[in-house]
Amino acid sequence: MCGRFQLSVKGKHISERFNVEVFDEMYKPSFNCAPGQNLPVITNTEPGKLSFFKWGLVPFWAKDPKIGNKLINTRAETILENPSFKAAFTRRRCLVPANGFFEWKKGTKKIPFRVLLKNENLFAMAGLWETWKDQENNMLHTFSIITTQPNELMTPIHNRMPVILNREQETVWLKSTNSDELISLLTPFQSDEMEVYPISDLINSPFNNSQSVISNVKPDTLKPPF
DNA sequence: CCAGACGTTGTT
DNA sequence: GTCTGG
DNA sequence: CCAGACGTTGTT
DNA sequence: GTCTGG
Repeated sequence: MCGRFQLSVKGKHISERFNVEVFDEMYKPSFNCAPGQNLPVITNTEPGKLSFFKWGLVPFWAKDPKIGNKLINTRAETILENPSFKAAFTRRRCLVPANGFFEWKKGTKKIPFRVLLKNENLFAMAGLWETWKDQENNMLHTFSIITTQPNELMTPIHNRMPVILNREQETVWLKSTNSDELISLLTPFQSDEMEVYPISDLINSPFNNSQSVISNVKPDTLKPPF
């Protein structure tokens, strides 16, 4: 799955890479982006700017916004069958910019890993967004990250991974209205363009947010199967 | 027809 | 809102 | 995802 | 164990 990620670059880089307007008073780099936080996304309806939405999708018909705590991810395989996601898939898609994401490998001890592109570039995860209104009509904007099967690199660590789009796919994801074409984007990213390394437990607490949370704890064991 | 659910992950 | 179950 | 809380009553 | 908050 994807329950934590990293977006620790300067606003200028996001602006250049995704061709969006970034307001520096809104954007703060983070080594530890966690569910429940307001985080930057690029929406299909306003693709020229960064929007700040809360991670954890609240469907517009929900009675209780707490459901968002559970909907931080959306399974690609069932996205069209799910009442919670169908409408958003059709009309409200977004990109979630990141320069790393984190997964925990289960074992006798739970070990966190950082996953990134080999070239250390920014990338975009595929997401859905929603607008929910409370009784006073106050709006709440939320999003969810789409997950798919793991690629070869991820398989030793976890049974899911976020959908990462390449540059051409990013445009399609925001602009297409063809369901088949959109669905065809939701596949595992190329393993040979990615890398992974183990990090310390510092990542576990969402309150830790410094460079140290992404420090490699075992420099000699960069390659799977560890 | 109405009522009630609507999710992912991992683990057992 | 939309689907499933009764 | 992980961390941390998880309750009621009445009184201050 | 299960839910909420970050």
